[in-house]
Amino acid sequence: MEVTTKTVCLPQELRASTLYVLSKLGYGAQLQMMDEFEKAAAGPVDYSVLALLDEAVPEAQSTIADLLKIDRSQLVGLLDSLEERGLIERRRDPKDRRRHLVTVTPSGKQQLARLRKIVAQIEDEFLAPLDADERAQLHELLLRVAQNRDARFATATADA
Amino acid sequence: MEVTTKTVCLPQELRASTLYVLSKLGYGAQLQMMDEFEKAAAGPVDYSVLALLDEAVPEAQSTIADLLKIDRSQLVGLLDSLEERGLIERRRDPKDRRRHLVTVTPSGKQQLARLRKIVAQIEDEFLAPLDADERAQLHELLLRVAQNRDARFATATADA
DNA sequence: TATTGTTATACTCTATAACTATA
DNA sequence: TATAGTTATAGAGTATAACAATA
Repeated sequence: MEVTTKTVCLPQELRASTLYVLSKLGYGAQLQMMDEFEKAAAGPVDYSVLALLDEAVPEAQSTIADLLKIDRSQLVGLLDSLEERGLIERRRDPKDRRRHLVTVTPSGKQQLARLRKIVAQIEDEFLAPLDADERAQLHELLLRVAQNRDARFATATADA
Repeated sequence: MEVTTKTVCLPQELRASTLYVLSKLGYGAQLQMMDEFEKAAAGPVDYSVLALLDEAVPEAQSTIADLLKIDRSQLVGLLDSLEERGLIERRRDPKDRRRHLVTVTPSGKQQLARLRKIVAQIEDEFLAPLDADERAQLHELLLRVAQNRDARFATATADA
């Protein structure tokens, strides 16, 4: 057997590309979250759906879909799962009987608290090499880039 | 029609999560690169494979697969495509006839130059809201996180 | 006619495992 | 027996389009 200590790392060109590092890192973060969610018997979007419903008035499914960029037809099954586990409720909007208004249940709020802890722990491990200041810096930079690309990340302007 | 100016942005909780912003942003970066590559009639991994081969001595397919975290069986088709377009060459390693050594062709180097321009332009648009200092900061922070998670991002230590 | 939620279909990825030729 | 590359198969995931109820 030949000892091949050759190329053990990525080419300089890729390491030097912010876009490349960002995309790989983001994908890694996604995978790790999905993995931990699965271990906790939670669906891949449970956290974001519950977090959304926790902050807002009852939402129509189409609103949730648009906000989280999930296809409407796909969201149906995801909400079915959440509903079967008693974490959300669907009821018809009396003002427009085509709509289903979705709300979190008390049980859903408990689950959200659990998922928050999981996400916080992953994030802490993920950002381990950075101190508090650096984490804040990173977050600020990422958020500015995100806001520039996607209006959904815009800081809420007190409206109405 | 009712004017529903309600929730137009993501919940504060998700915007406040570095992990969430990073994962969405990284996925967005990935999609945009794939999209532009497709427009340029290039495969999704053409850039990374060519960049890798450009910096290194002829590589075995298994090395490429490990380095880019692509499954070996999946890499076959991707290399087939690159080879059919005359961008890379495969030849058997005389020292171990099981192996295929892969190299870039002159035509492949030209294509790499084209793809570099595309990636650079996407990156520039992507990081538009940041000035040069901030871009450098972001890159450094991301790279440190990446290096902590994945040895492939380690800075090359002059070896042999 | 347009829209909400839903279902069904087809298509693409991906992951796994089997196969060959070499070692 | 183990490994490099290849091929084949199955399962998951995704995108698209059709559908029923309501506006």
